[in-house]
Amino acid sequence: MELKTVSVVLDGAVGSYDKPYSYFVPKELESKAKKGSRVTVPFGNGNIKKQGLIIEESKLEYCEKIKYIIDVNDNSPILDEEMLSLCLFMKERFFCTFFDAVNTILPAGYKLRLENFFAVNGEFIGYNCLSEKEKEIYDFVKKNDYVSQKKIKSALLATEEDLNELVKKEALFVSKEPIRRIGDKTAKYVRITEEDFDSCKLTERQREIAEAVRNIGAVSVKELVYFTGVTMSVINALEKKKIVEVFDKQVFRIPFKPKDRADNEIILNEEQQKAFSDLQKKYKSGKESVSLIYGVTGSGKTNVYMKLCENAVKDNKGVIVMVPEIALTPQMISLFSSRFGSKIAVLHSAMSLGQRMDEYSRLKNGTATIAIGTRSAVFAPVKNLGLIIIDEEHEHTYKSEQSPRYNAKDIAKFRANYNKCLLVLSSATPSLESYSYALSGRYGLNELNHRYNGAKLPDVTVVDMRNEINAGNKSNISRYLAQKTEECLENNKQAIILLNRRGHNTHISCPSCGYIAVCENCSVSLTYHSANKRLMCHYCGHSEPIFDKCPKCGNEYLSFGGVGTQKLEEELKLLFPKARIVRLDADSTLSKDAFSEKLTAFSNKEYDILIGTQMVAKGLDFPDVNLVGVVGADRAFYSDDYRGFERTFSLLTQVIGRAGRAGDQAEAVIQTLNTEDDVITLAANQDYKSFYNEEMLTRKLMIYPPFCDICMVASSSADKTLAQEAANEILKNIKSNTENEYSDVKLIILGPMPAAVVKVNGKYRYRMIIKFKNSKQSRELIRKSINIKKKRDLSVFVDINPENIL
DNA sequence: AGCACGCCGACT
DNA sequence: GTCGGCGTGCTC
Repeated sequence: MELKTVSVVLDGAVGSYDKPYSYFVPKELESKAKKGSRVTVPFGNGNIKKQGLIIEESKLEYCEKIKYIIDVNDNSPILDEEMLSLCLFMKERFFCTFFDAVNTILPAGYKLRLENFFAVNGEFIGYNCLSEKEKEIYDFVKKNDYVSQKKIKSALLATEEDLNELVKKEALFVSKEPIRRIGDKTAKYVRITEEDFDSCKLTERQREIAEAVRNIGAVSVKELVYFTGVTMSVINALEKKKIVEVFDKQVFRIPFKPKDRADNEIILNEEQQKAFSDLQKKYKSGKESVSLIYGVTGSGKTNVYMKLCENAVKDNKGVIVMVPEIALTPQMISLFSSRFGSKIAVLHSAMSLGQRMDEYSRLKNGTATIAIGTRSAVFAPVKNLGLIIIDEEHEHTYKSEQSPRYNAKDIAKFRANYNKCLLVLSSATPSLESYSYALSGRYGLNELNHRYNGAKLPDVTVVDMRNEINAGNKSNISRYLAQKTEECLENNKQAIILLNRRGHNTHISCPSCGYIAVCENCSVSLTYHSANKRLMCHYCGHSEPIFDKCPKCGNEYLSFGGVGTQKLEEELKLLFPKARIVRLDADSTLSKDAFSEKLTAFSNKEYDILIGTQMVAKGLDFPDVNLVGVVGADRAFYSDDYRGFERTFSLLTQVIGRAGRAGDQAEAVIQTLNTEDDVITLAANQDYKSFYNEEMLTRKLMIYPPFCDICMVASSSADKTLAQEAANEILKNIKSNTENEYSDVKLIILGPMPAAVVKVNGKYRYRMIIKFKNSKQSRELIRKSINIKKKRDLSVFVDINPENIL
């Protein structure tokens, strides 16, 4: 007899078990068991319940070996044909499991987790032999009938072992149920309720936290914990004493006032019009194409693709617009919502779960047709996809640094190909890879060489900081920059100062004994933060209070070297006491919306000077900014990576481009110890092409992308030798594989060697850099080679073209 | 991941 | 002899 059969891939299946398994479908589930729906199935000898996804429907003759599915968890398929093939693509490309891909595509609110539920065994007779604790649990379950593990744990402080013991004694039955994962992104915030706590009896830690909360205002619990190094227990204690309260905060409010509709036509200048016509032709062709818009900062690239969008909307086509940072979404949203109103849906990780699910379903049912968002927006379930736009395509944020280590550009290319549509990449400093593809004709290319509305690029002055030191200026702000800032303030204009290091001082040492403050979990030095008077590790988040004398020799004078944004802010405040200064870096933006609040305030001219790390350089459009200062321009920021030149050039070019966008002649001041470095001259002239030619020569000579692909194989373990041995074994495998089965795969292998920061969070990391041509065959070789014997506390991962080489 | 099977040493 | 530690192999 033939039965309905489904092929199911399983959640949590690793290695060679990440493949389809056949299951029969019971009669009553036949109509629900559709391709693309999630199911609960029994698996393995113990028939453990697992979550799976149906990828194929068929019919098979009955046989013993095949089990039946237990339930179908979705009323209608959650993934369509396109997304199912995308999952396969991701699995093959990014060395992840099929379900990793599924979970990446789905918005968090759709994710299901199997959780243990308990019920009492009515026939259980050994009640009197149970311990007090066990009796308590048993009674609780009996009273509540059918209750989740989570509930038992929180109500009774029961451990997993207690419950397992009871199941073993057959006092309880256990069963797994799929539940929606909730609350993982709802941010818990804490705020002060009793301002006047100075007389209260508090522990030292409690007082410290209470003061911090009083100073900062409302702060997310997660960030507070991160920032001060306390545990939840301190916050809980304060809540009990009614000094603070914990509340759920709406994580991200979209400034979604459906602005006055801009019905006016988008006026394009000649260059823009030319680019638009070319792209429009490609869009109309009904073929897959990728096209790059290279346009200098302030050339109005946005206008070009806004116009493209407008036409796509007229054709009833769907659009995805991607921006590199959450901070940039409000700007893009207000631009798009003024034109397309409620047709847009916003997707990014700082939104609440509910909001994201709403936006997701609005796209899925076709109410919204334009998806705007960060990296994950590339998976937006846009109907009838006709156009994908990646703004600031060179940004590293399009690459995921967690498994699956995908690059949104690759996903976008897949979708453009699947939907036979146009993908537009846009940047003032395109990645070398994109620009070289454009020159070779693999991508289309359109250039905008002039600023929009006749605005001029800023005049750039390079200041040699060695002269400042010789002249006795000990501050980090040169006399020239100080003078220009003064002028800028007098003219009621705004200034942006970039310093790509956060904290106060990045290097704390003892001049007497040579002691250096380093993290206890990581092999990096700690940064001093004046905001909380703590030493912090920027790798693992560890923090400790600053000591007043050397912990090693007791010397009272410590040396504070390496300036960060906090120190610079203090210096600026001293220099310009009247100026309103706002700092923007990962520390000042404790909550996500502080970020956009600060930017909005700056753009409303509530501040005069914006100082911050690289995040001040990105795609923001402030018409009144007339001065840009760069403190410590140095390509050594990125010295341990072959992209040092590219990144520094791009950062400097972008930040200089923030000035003078409204037409006034603006000014940029670059302070450096390295005036000879051409990266500064090139960026000062916004000379992308010379930069490109120069860097391509080096890349070709040294064999780096785009002349090859890079595959990083990393192993990590708390046991140093384990990580090292794993790396060596993988190297051995690769070598033997290239000698035998894969003799036509050409590889250049560097390493294995310790990562630049060998220890992070107590784990030692080793890496191997493989230069190769990324192809199906070479990936297969890597996949086979990393398949080493699994050991506990050893993790191995592969990252193709990683953005951060360890 | 988690369960069974099977081989070896330790203990009643 | 039997119990249990853990290395190995398999999961429709």
